[in-house]
Amino acid sequence: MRKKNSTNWINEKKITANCGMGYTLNLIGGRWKAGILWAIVEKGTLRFSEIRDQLSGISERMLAKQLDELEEDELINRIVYPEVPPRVEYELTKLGVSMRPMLQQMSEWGEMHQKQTEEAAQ
Amino acid sequence: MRKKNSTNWINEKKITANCGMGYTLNLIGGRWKAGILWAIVEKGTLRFSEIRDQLSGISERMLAKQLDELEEDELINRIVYPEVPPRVEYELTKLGVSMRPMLQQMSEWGEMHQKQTEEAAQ
DNA sequence: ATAACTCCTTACAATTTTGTAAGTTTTGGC
DNA sequence: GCCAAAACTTACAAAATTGTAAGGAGTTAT
Repeated sequence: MRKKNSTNWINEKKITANCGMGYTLNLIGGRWKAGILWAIVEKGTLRFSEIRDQLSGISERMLAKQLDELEEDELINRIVYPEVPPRVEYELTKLGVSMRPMLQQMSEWGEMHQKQTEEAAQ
Repeated sequence: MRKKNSTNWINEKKITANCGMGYTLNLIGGRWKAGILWAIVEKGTLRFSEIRDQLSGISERMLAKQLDELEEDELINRIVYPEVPPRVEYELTKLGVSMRPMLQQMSEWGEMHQKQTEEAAQ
């Protein structure tokens, strides 16, 4: 998957290591993670299929991957109910919860700027 | 460059359009932008070469590209001094400045979590 | 016996991002 | 004339991310 000797990888490490923002972006960057996190923040707990249906456009492969990474980074917990058919729920960890104000500010800034840009475009 | 009919592109648009956070991440995401912005925030104004030297690892091609995009998104201003050899300075726009608290929070959260993770790893 | 359900996996392909190396431009100093 | 300086461009290549399509496991409903 990832080549640990590519400049690409080295640069990522460097940035993640000495810049708080780089670190943050590494965790929540990419196309889907912010949305997933945001959905879970709002509802408290969500099943795989619920997230999939909420983020229109995401494929199951992508969702599974993103969830894996978020779990790996300890931002969410994965709770498996041994039922058939299976049920799996995702919730924020303590660390995930601690992101909430930051996520909110990012979301709000985005909405504000978005609105301004739309107005300016008219 | 970008295929406007790829699912990839459509998904990006979708997310950017209906989620403030997606919008925000679209502007400051990626490997370099946050660092560039942060450097400019700290110093007020920076030359191309100063940014290049500050972000160890970035190539000139990457820096030029990122600066282009940041300018396009109206987060920074590009000021050209018609001298030889040329001098170009970059500063935040009003919009760029408005990101400051958000960037700060992202940076702080990152530093905090980073520290915690390091401690936990020992 | 077959289908259905949920939450994934796998193999593969397309797209996008990132990086490398080498120019280019303009003018002034040697 | 030749080189240097700063800020890019260009052509190319590597790597990473994202997407498509299909399958699988294990039980219960039909």
